[in-house]
Order: sequence, then C-alpha cells, then structure tokens
Amino acid sequence: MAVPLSLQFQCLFQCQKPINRSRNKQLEKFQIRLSMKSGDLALTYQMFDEIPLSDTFAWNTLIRTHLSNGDSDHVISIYQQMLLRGVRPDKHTLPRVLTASRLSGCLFYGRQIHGQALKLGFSHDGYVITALMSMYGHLDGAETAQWLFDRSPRRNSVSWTLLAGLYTMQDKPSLAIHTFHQMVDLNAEIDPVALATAIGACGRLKSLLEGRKVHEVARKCGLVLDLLVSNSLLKMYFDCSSINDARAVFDQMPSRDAISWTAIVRGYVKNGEFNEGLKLFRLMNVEGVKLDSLSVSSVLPACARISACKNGKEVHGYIIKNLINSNLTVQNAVMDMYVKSGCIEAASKLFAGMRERDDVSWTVMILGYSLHGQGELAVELFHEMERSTSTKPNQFIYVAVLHACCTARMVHEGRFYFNCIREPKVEHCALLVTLLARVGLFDEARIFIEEHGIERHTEVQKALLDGCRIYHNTKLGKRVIDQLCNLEPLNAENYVLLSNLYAASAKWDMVNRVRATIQDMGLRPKRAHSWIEIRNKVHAFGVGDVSHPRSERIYWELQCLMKKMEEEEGYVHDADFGLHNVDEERECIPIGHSEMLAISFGLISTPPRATILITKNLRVCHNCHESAKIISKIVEREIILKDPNCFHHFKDGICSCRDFW
DNA sequence: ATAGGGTTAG
Repeated sequence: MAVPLSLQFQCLFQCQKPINRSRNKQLEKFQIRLSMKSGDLALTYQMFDEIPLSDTFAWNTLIRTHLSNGDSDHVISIYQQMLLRGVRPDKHTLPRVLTASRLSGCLFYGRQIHGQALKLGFSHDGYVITALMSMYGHLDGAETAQWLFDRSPRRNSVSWTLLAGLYTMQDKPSLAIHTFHQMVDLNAEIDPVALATAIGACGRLKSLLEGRKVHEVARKCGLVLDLLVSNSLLKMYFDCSSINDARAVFDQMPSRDAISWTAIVRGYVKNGEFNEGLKLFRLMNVEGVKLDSLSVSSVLPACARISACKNGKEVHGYIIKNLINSNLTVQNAVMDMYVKSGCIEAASKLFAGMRERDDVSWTVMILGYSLHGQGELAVELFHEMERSTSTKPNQFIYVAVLHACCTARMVHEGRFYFNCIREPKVEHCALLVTLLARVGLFDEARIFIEEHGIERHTEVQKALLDGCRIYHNTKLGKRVIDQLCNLEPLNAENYVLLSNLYAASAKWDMVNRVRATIQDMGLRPKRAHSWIEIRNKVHAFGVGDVSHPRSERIYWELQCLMKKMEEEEGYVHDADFGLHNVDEERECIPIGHSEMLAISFGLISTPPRATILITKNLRVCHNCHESAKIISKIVEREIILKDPNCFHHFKDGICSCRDFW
C-alpha cells in the first residue's frame, strides 16, 4: 500500500467538501480496514487527537461500522470519546449505543444512555424506543420492555413484534401470542415478521390450536404464501407434530428456499419418519437447492437412525464435495452418524482429527464408545475432557458417562458422577438404577428408587428389569412387570413380558390367559425383525421368514452352522425367555429368529472374513446372542449386531457387551 | 429496528 491507512483516513476527514454519501461510504471502508488491521483502538484514539472530528454524522458512521463488525465494546469506548470531545449525540447515535450496551450485556450503561435520551429529548423517538425496549428486554426482562411499550406515545408493528419476540425468548410463548392478538385487535399493521414471530411462539408452546388461529390471521392478511410466513408455519406444524398440516403448507408454497427444505427434512426426521426425510433431502438436491451446513445437519440424524451405512456415506460425500466439512455442527453430526451406523472406528478417526471440539463432540464420542461396548475407554475419554479442556459437563455428557459406567459396570464411578449432577433428571436416575441392577445391588437400587421417588417411571422399572433378566431374578422380575402393567396398561410389551415369565415356569394356563387378555384388549405386540444391507440394498427378515428369494440357502447354511456348533463347540440351546419381551420368538428356536436369518444371509452374500452388520428392532434374545458368539468363531468373522440397546460386536467367540445388555 | 432452517439425550 502506497499511502499509509492512517494518512488516508486523515485526508478524508480534512477534506473540505460537504458531507455526502460517497464520502461516508469511503470512511466506512477505511474504518473496517483499520479495525481489521489494528485490532485495537489505540490507533483510532491517536487519530481522534489529530483529527478535528466534530460532526455527529461521522461519529455515527464510526459507531455503525464497529457495531456491524460485532465490536460492541468498542462502540461504547467510541461513544465515550464522542462525549468527551463535546460532540452532541443525535437520535441516530442513541439506538446504536443502546444496541451495543445490549450486546455487551451492560444494563448499567444502557440505563445511562436512557437517561441521556431523556435529557436530550429523544425518548419519544420510535427507533430510540425500540432500542430501549430491546436493551431492557434482554438485560432486565420482558416486563421492563412491556412497561416502556405501555408508556410509549406511538406503537408500530416493529415495537409490537419486538415485545412478542422478547416473551418467546424468555420462554413465555403464551404471552407472545397474547401480545400478537392484542396487536390484531388494535388494528396494528400485521406484516410477515409479526406473523413469523407469533407462529414461532405457537411452535414453542406446541399448541396446534393457537398455531391454527395465527394461520387464520395470516390467511386474512393474504400473507400465507409469503416465504417467511410459510417457513414459520412449516416449522410450527412440525413442532406441534402435525405432519399433514406441515406437508400441506410445504406443498402449496409457490417457491421454496434452503430454509423451507431444511425445515421439512428436519421435521420428518424429528417425527421419526427417517426415510421420508431422506427422500426429501434427495429431492432437494434434484431441485438444485444448494446444500449448506444446516441442511446436511438435519438429514444426518436420519442416516444415523436408519443405520444403513450407504445413506450416511453418501451424505458425507456431499459434505466433502461441497466443502462444508469444516463446520463443527456438521462434524459432530457426521461423527454421530458413523457411531450409530456401526462404524465406531470411522467416528473415532474423525474425532481424533478435529481441530476444535465442543460438548456435543465429547458426548457423541463418549456415548459412542459405550454403545459399542467400550465403557472403560468412554470413561477415560470423559477424564481426558475434564483434564485437558474447559468444557463443563452438562446433562447430556452425564448421560453419556453414566451409560459408560453401566457398560463397564464401574459402580463406584457411577455413584460418583451421579452425585456430581446438580439437578439429576429421571434419565440420570434410570441409568444409576441400570448400573446398580447390572452389578446385582438390588437392595441399593430399591432404596435409591424410594429416596428419589421415581418408582412410577417406566424407564426406571425397565432398568430394574434388565438386572432381573441378567441375574434370573424372577421373583423381583414379576413384581416389576406387574408395576409396568399398572403404569402402562395399554402397552402390549408388558403383557408379553408377563406371558414369557409364566411360560418360563411352565404355567401354561396363565400364559393362555395373558394371551387372551392381549387379544381382548386389541393390543398388537411388536413383531421382531432384522435387516442387513448388502450391496446398497436392504434385506429384512421376520421371525421364521421364508419369503426371501434365497430362503432355502439361508436355512441350509444355518443348519450347517448349528451342526458345527454342536459337534465342534458342544453347544446346546437353552430356551431362556423368562424376562424376554418378544412373543413369537419363543416358538421359533433354534434357528428361525430374524437375526439368525439375517446373519446367515449376510454370511452367504459377502466374501470370507468380511465383517457383517445386522440391525434388529427389538432386543437380541439370549439364544441368538450365544449362537452369534460361536458362529463368529467358526466363520472367523466379526459380526456386528445392533439392537435397541447397544451394538454387539461378536468376534472370536466373545461379544463386546460381555453378555450384559 | 422486529424475523424463518442444524448436531448429542440407550
């Protein structure tokens, strides 16, 4: 650069021409370059001393530039300099300085500016009022903003909307909606921003009724097709779990942007419709909408839940191609996708290569190791986080580390971490119960449940039941199942548990009675199925399924394996279904279970020694678990089986879960 | 000036 920046800046100020737009633009440009270059105000102060800077307009520009650079602290210093030099602030100065006070979190300073506004006679200016409302609303509560609003001489749609937004922000969506309806009743102008704010509040409240009312207002204003309004409606209907309404809004939109597409993809995913989410994500690409970090972060959880690796890898490919893989949220989502798709090594590698990690990164990896049976490693990772980072454990991380303690059966550590949680939630309590029951400390578990008053939570009872299953504690198991039936009388799963419990002690009349009850109540127990992805195609199997084209070969392979298991490994089936909750499976041992069919198909469809990955919708049964261990040894392969509880890595005759699941 | 889309929660 030929002329130093500071000199150029000085020339600009000394120029005698009247202030005009272009000079102002130039000033802004220089100011940005200066602040980027110097990074501190020392240089600027020096210039203040050198330059006869007396017009308010120039100071306002300086303030605006710093504000748009996110330098709110500097704005306050500049404003102080301005006053020191006797320059009179005007109605353009004050809103900006108020904004800076808000952004700096400085209520004290904001109040001072308020005083100055009163003294200088700007307190009735619309812009000053909204800036004051925003400052007080953020730093002192929405009520203070309401107080100002009630006393302001003129209200406009901006101040109304601001007030409603403040209520939503402070988790008072009902008041936000109330404010909006007042606005309508008083015939204030309803613009798209006001509608978007009110619709957002309905979503936060999860009130479909309120949402529909605001939707009706939008219709009357003729603004339903507005992009901002439609996008807000879309999100609101998903937040209220009304997929059909959301879809209707989406379908009638005349044009859609990346936000619309992201909202609908995420909406389907959050409502459990993973395949539909993925389908829409593909459609978004076909439509030529550019992918960004937000849209891929919305679809990745769908890939994770479907746990068919091909989808996740495909999206990961897009991410790399579109150069959005440096975003932390995206990295976390990709990592989680690999964890949930069975590729723990891929996740671990990504984690190791991260330049920056946040609480989510640690949570994903700690839970990831735990889900894959590596509880000790997960606890170690938690220690590393505490040792080497400033990340403070939150609710999620505690869930992950408690889960890890369960996996590793580290009961001392589990108790210790539980006591570290400031306000433990039911999830945390249930995990501690799981841990205590898993190491056989049923008395301690009982006392813990009583002390915390959590006996009426099904997740707690199920945690207890897991322990009963492991230790064959049928007496307590029966009590727990009775309790579960009381808590959820319409959940078929509980009666299946009961039926299997009676079957285990050969009380066939009771079995029949429970079955009749299930029938009479019209309940439908979940059917078990397993699936496996082979060459980009998903193959699903039910219990005793013979519908697969290669069915004969699948069963033949299983017969051979069973024979080898008996001859070479001396394995005998032991039908342990006492506390198992799959109805139909009891009758289909030894080889008809869905996971065995999927394993067999996996073995005959892949090259020798290749790892196979199977997913099952219900928990793997004891028998199949034993069989899979031995099969992994016979065929010398790693078999990964994902069930709703964890990933089982069967290898060399043992399972990563160490038979606790 | 006010506003619409993202990751973890066995």
